[in-house]
Amino acid sequence: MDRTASGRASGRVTIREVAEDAGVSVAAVSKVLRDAYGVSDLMQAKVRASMAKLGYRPHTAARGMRGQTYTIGVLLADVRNPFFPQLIDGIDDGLAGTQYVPLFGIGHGSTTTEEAIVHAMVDRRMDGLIMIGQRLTNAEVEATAREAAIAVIGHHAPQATLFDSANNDDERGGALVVEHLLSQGYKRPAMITLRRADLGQADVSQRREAGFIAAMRAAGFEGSAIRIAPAADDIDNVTATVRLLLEGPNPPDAIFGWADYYALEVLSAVRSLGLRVPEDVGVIGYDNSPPCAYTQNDLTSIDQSGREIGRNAARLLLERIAGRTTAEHFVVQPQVVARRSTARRPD
Amino acid sequence: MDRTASGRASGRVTIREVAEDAGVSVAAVSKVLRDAYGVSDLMQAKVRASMAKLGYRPHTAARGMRGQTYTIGVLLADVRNPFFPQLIDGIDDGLAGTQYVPLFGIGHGSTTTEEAIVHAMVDRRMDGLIMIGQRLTNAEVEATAREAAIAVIGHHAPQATLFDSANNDDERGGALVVEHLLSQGYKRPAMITLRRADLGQADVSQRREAGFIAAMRAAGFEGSAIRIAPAADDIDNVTATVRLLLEGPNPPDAIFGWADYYALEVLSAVRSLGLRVPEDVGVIGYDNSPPCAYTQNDLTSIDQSGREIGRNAARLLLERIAGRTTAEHFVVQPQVVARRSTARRPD
DNA sequence: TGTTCTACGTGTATCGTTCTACAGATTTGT
DNA sequence: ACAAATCTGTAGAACGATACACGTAGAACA
Repeated sequence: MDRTASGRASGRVTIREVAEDAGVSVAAVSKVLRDAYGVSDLMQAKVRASMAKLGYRPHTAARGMRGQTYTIGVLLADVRNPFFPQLIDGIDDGLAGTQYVPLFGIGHGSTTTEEAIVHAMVDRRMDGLIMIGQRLTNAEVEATAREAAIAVIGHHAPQATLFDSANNDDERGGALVVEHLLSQGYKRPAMITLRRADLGQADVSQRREAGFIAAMRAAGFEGSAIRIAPAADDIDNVTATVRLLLEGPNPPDAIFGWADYYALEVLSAVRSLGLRVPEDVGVIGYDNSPPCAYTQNDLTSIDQSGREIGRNAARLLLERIAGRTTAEHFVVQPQVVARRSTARRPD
Repeated sequence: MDRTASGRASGRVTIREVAEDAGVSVAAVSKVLRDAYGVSDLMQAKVRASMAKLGYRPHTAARGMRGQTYTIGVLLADVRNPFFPQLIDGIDDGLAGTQYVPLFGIGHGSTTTEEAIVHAMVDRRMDGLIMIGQRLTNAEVEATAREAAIAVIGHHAPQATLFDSANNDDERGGALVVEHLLSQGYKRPAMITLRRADLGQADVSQRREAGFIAAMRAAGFEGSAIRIAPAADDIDNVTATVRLLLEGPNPPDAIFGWADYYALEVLSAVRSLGLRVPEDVGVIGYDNSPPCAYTQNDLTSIDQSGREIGRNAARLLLERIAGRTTAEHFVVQPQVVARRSTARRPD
């Protein structure tokens, strides 16, 4: 629209114009921008004044050509999981006060889509990636880690060296579930878990299963008395699985949905069968996401301090971008948040 | 790590190397990349083969220096609203088969954050922006529209010429609510609406209010019999507002939560007061988002075909990027989806 | 006084694309 | 058969930052 002072035809103010206005070199302005070494207070002030006056904002694509883009890519495995917002809040906390901006890609639970998003982020020269609940294997994550700094959330890789991770202790969480259910007087707990591409030990749901199984064993359960039912990642399948469990022989008297968004569907399925929660069947989730607190759900859950996890993932990523090359793996301890859905003994 | 054929030290394949490998000029490869004019089938094939062979992926930052970035920025006003995923699915539909990648920014309900995100997207040379439920004024959106193509969702601006929009007819939807409640035998409907920065006619909640009021008038209600209670955008405030309504004089026998995520909180609040839904109080939401279908919610809602809206927003944006300069405003008609939460007469 | 540091600034090649201008080859029209 | 038009492909200058390699001035030291 309008021409700039230097006569170019462009709506945008460039570093050159700032330099002209401040009466310094382009390189000097660049230094101020990056708080690089070798800038006097006087120059700092002059340049900042010119930037403010002209309304200068650096052109990120141009920065990306040689330096950083100050962009963090966040891969969100899916956008319907009510737990993720807490993590995002934490990431925002961790990035607050820095120049870094988080931009999100949404995976919709598909590995192909996740790969495409990761590529898109790398192609856009993002300085670092945070992956939340992704379905990529360790090898795939490591391949990407060679192109950008990476921190993963909801993926256990304690031995990984090329990237960092932030998690809660899912194995402990799975055990907490059993302990809580038994302490409430439930006799036959079952777990509904996620069936997805085999991620092995890295998989959050498998860690929870492991903890569940170990605690059941410790309590004296054995063999087929330890029931773990896999359900695909969609609501109809969860409902069908619950029905199968409850209408089959020797039905469970409590069901652990591996994550809240599963447990909320379990709740729905149980009630649609005309059974009462918590009297006939106890239901417990994992994540302690906001819907748990609604009166109509009143769902007992395991809190994993999502905000704390998000904050630490961001911190670790920034450290790695700053140059750390050794890996760090943050783990927080989960806690039971008891609500009515498992209150068999009136409280 | 490894050196490329042309001897540079970089892990990335560049357009230059593709050109060398295919035995054509750099410009030719660029043309293939953009399906630009003047490329023979033979060359097309040669170049594509080399790209595949070398695993070439264009460097988006570099593209952004002169041309497009093939990136669509999506501003998500908040990530907790269970309706938005439908819109996102629609956007994905609309972008499928194109080179465009959607990247999301999350506003957390703050105008300042939204502005920062929009700036970040423009600075990153994104080709177009889709804004979902944003709180920016028409003037602010128009200012941005001079720097990038824009389509808004959940923001009514039928007279805007600088940007496109996709919406459902919220005024009609507000009227549908009243018609449905009265037809179910409710006598004193009230609405809980969102109180936020004054966006005037553009605001979705205000359009729904307008429809609600008009339909109430048409049904013979007047003055203080038309109750609209504003609540701030957080759960405690919604609960307090519901309590005020139901424990005050002349309590309503049905409550319309302006959006599902409010209505779910209304449901929670009503039940926490020991009242039965739908017998004592009917509850109705807006959006027909997935949680409505859970047995424990069984929430009547107004469906606004979110996927369709998202798809059209993407379509309009792509058209605008391709050069259209006149505005288009897509509107779809809403529909009642009746569930138990308003089933006063047994069905 | 001369030498060596250190702090501060500058000049400019460079990143990987796109795009304009144009040249050569081929086809079309008469 | 010759000019005009069309089609393919090329060369090389941008785009707006960063970062390297320097230059310079003043301070510190002997």
